[in-house]
Amino acid sequence: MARSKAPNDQELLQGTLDMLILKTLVMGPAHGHAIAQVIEHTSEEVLQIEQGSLYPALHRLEDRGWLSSTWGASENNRKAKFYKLTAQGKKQLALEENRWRQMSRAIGLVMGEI
Amino acid sequence: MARSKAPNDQELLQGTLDMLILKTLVMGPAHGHAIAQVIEHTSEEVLQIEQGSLYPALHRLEDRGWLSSTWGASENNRKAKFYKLTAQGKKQLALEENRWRQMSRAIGLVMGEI
DNA sequence: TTTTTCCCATAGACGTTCTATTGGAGAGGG
DNA sequence: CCCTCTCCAATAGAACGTCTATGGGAAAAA
Repeated sequence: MARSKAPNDQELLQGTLDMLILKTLVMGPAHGHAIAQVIEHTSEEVLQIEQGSLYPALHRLEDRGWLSSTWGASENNRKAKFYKLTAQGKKQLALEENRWRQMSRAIGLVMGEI
Repeated sequence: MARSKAPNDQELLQGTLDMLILKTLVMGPAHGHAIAQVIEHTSEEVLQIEQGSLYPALHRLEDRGWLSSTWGASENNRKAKFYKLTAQGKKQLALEENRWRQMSRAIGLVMGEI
């Protein structure tokens, strides 16, 4: 009998959120809520970024030096923390893009999507 | 200062191993060691399947009813457990293929690989 | 004033992968 | 025959990222 749960359809591919956030910030600084909306929108609502994933990821990226942050006001005049890509963050994004390309191609080979 | 570790370059994209195993078994039954080798080879050695990931995954898939197993002898006359895709496993593979396609396309959209 | 929307944040659970280790048994060299 | 190498399976424990659930403040809208 089939026990336990099959993987959730809505879940992100673990390890890709950091890359998506970094990529979004190439366009310029943004606050967390806006970053999530941009990702959701440009992925045609396929990717859903939960707040419980978003904020830990932002803090993690800042801890690692890929992002810097400053408090400011959002477009709606709300208090918001704006994140900006650092020089190290740009390097990291390049690394993660390469890794993504390599990995998705490798998986494509196995899956016969040549 | 950058603390903690950046993601390991060699790590699999979490959640894709099950799909890769199921896909490999479409060609016919195989034992664990051979499954890993097929995946590594067809991915041009990009994907590396650690034993500590492989066997838990196989047991997980069998628990869920996607695989069935029988003991036999390998090509090298070693004792080996052969895994076979079940009917449910084929359905699950189709689901995971769809999910992979949807997710990788969505990520591609965000990453500007249109 | 009350309610809604925006924005940030954390705790705890969960699942998958990793590193490290154990172990058995056939193959092959000496 | 003995020793080593390779093949094949398995598990424990740690690490990590994501999820669900929850709380809260403050501006806007009703």
